[in-house]
Amino acid sequence: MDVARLAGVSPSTVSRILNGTAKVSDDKRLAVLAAIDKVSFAPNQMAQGLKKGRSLTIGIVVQDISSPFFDETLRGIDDGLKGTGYASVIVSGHWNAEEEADRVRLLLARKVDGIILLSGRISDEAVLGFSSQRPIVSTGRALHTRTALGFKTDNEYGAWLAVRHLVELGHRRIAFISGPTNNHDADERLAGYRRALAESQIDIDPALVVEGNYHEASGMMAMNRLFDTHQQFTAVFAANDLSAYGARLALYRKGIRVPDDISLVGFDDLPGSSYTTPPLTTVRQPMYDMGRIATQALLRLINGDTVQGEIPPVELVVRETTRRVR
Amino acid sequence: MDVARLAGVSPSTVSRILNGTAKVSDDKRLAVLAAIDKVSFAPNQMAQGLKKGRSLTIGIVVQDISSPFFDETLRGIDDGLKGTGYASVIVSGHWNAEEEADRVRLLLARKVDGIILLSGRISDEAVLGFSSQRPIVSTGRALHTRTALGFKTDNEYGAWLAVRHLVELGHRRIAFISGPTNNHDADERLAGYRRALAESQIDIDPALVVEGNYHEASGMMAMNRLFDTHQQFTAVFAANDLSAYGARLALYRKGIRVPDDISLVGFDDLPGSSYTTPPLTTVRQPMYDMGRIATQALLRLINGDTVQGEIPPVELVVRETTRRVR
DNA sequence: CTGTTAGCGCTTTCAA
DNA sequence: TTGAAAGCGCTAACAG
Repeated sequence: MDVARLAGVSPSTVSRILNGTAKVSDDKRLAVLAAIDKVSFAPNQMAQGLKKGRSLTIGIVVQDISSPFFDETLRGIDDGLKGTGYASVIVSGHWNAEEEADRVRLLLARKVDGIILLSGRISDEAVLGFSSQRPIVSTGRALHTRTALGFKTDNEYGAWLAVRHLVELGHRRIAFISGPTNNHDADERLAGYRRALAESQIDIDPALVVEGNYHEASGMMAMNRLFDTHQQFTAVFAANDLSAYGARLALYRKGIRVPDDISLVGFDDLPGSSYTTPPLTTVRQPMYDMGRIATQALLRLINGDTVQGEIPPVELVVRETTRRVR
Repeated sequence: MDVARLAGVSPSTVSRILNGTAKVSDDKRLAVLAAIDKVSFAPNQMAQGLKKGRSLTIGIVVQDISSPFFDETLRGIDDGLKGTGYASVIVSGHWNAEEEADRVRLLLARKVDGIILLSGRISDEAVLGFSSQRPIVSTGRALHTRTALGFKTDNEYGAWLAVRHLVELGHRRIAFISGPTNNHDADERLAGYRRALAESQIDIDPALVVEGNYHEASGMMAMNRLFDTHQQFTAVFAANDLSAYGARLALYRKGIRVPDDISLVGFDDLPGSSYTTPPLTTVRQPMYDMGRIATQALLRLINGDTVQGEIPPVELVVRETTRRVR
């Protein structure tokens, strides 16, 4: 080590000072510190990692690097990592199980100390399998082993909240723009929609539920399909905010006022949803908190500590796209 | 190496097969491949990195992990990295030069092979300094050395485009919601606004330019300040889309129609801007392309190849928030 | 074509 | 309190 020579000590001594591993006499400490400063030395993390068996890096798997849906969660993770010395490498599974599994293997090869999986598409079994190599915490699943932990938001309840809100405002013809089929969350939101209607003795009209894929364009098209088939309705519940944005635009194009003519509610409460025109009534998922909590949990798993998976519940945020039916 | 024993060969042979470094007899190759498969072996990247002196990792410095402003660029980077074997560590400077410099040092200690700096706050000198350790490409600066490259979007021209568009629609009282003071890009956009007005012989009314900070809330407040001071205007140009969103909401609250009563134009063309109500006229920055191009350039710098820093120009995207003044 | 050897930069016994 | 030596997992030079 360069610094060691410069300070006239052995590499071990430098290491001891860097890590506070053992007592070192003050004169040597000073000399070493001076040398470190002089060369502006920073230990090679790869070498450290190789030796210590930990990389001080965690892996994060998202599905789309450029989606507002993941932004808040990433911020939560970032904050959760603050001051821990950990950094994160972020990879994307692109909503595809195969690719996602590949990414996880890639992270494992990079010797990340743990993995956070956001909206993963791989099976629980796959997660459990990977978790034998490194601890994993994942959103959207119910898991709880010594090395794998899941956090689940209650989609069914959230959807129920949204629809009940509309029902309470007097709406009875409520359209639903769903998420993609074969998506677990989407199924649950549909179930919540159904239950809320059933509880209010409102018949479910299949013609009123139209499929989307969580993107803006699909919300717009879904809305247009509703119009094209001449459906009657006074409110629409979109399975997520993005498709609500699309629906909103379709409404605007038709000259239909929100909320005066039609009420609209979304799901997620993306950062942008307080600044739509008008601000969107939606179901809030605590994404930031999830990121933070997941991170803290992962760090505990990495240390072999016990954890528990509790996150704040979803809640209805009433803004300005819903009103009493007249 | 475990695999080596299992296949009855030396570690070097395994390495050679993994890296294609030399000819290996077919029988041994098969045996090794089988062994690799059996143990599902993946080389330890930290060890590889330590040995080879490259980590196959690049560092990305953004200013805010959860801003739509960086999302598209990150996607461009992600795509640019696709198939290269590189992964990226993303850190945030939080719009703060000190913190940003710290992050860069952290990345350097992690032995990233290169760094992409987005909207950095540190000085060009600092960038140049760091670039002696690892190549750096940065947005928002004009740099061109063997290890540092800058890409600059023409903010002045973009702003000029926006304002000229409004002028051509007959607007003469055009308010400007600026970016934060002491921000280079923001200054340039202000300059473009001024030049466009000056070229059209329109006097610049200082009361019509009000300061924002690029966030939605500031756009809203700026708008309100304009109203509170009873300014007369028929159009407003916001220095970025986010503040345009805020301005839009302020307008909505006052019951002022866009674009019928007031025209609005933004800057950036965030993904969400095609789905605002109505869709926002704005100046498009080619963020995705910048990410992609920056990545390709960085990879070349890492290889010691020569590069050139060319990105597509900004362009006006006319959507539905502007109309001819009546 | 293949094995042996050395070493990347660090930490951690083990002695002294 | 400190240094010498070994080794983390891999690759590259050197023999053979």
